[in-house]
Amino acid sequence: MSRLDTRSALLSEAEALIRTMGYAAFSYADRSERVGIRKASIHHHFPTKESLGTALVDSYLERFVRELDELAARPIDARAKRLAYCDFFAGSLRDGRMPLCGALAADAAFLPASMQRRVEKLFELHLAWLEGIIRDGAGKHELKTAASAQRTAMLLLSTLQGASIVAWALKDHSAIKPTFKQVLDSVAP
Amino acid sequence: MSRLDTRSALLSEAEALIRTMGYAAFSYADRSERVGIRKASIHHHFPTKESLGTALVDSYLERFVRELDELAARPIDARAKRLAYCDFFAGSLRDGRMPLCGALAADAAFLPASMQRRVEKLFELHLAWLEGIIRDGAGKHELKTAASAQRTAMLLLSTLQGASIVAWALKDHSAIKPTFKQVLDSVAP
DNA sequence: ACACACCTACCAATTGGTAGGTAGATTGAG
DNA sequence: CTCAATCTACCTACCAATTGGTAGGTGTGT
Repeated sequence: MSRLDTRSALLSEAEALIRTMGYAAFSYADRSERVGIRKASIHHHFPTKESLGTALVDSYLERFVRELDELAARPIDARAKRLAYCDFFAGSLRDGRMPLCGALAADAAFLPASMQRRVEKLFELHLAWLEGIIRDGAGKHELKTAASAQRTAMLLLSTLQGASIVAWALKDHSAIKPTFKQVLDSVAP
Repeated sequence: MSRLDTRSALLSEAEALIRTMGYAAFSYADRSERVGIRKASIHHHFPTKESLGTALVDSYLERFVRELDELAARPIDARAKRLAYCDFFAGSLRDGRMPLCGALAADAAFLPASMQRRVEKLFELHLAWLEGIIRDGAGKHELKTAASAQRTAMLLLSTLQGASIVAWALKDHSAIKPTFKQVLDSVAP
């Protein structure tokens, strides 16, 4: 297999493992088996576990930035944009996966420093995007909030993040969209 | 040391480990060192790791039920009760701990079935309490919600849970209380 | 005498990681 | 074009450390 194929297969298997079983289950043995490669060969692509972890978050970050940019550019109003954003969370749960940031955040203290920084970045990206959408929507009079765009972004992110976790633990993701719609309508209609 | 002393020391150390480092870091070696007992002696009190885990959640559940009952019985209005409830989360973060349910929920798929069930119970307890407070408050005209008490309870729990996780990952817990106040005022004033 | 709390000394399995080798593709000099 | 040199992707066979757990003993209080 070509270098890039194996590399990205390793990354996507690692991501799947982290998002279904948590960072703890993210072990070399599990991955090698799924990718069809010997455990030791993983080191050919990623010298250490940490390097695989950071590469994983980096590639996720890059992908996610692109998706958020595309979403922000779409010719729909602020409410529709936020509902589409909500679908990132609802969709991944539907596929049996935690949102990556949530899966990593819980084990944050356990992660190497290089990964902790990236997890922070991931959250800051979410917050900045939401804040931008809210500010923009308020400018166009598509919505109005009592609190600042910053605070409201924090609230929306928290609710989605929490709804994902509760849904994950209760193995019932039917509540996540109504919950988000409710907070959206109440807080930033 | 008496049986009960050692037992509860083991439980509280285990709880501290889970809530600071996640379930992954919850190992026999760490605990024995902190409690001042040899690793093997832990098995005298808890035959398996799973039995320690379930005992831990059980004791937490029991304690938490009592605290919530006391809080519900206090002669304050629904808003004050919910703010006090919020302090469970804010307070534990201030002490450098995740809420137990959040710490366990992320690794839920990785946990033994007996623990998964208890984590579900923990969330259901939260939801039932909040729902009761909201229903009661609505009956006394202390608050009014657009959505059902059940939905609103889900929303409040999600927001708190998520705010805890975001705060934990960003190592900044200053936002959790304003976030909760904001959602409270908007959704169930 | 006996139960209790705890000990030392093990165990197999698994963790992330290393050393060194091999088969096949790519390259470059004659 | 040829043939050796090098690079590539992967392999087997290890390693020390750590995991949860067991067997059997020791001292102390009742």
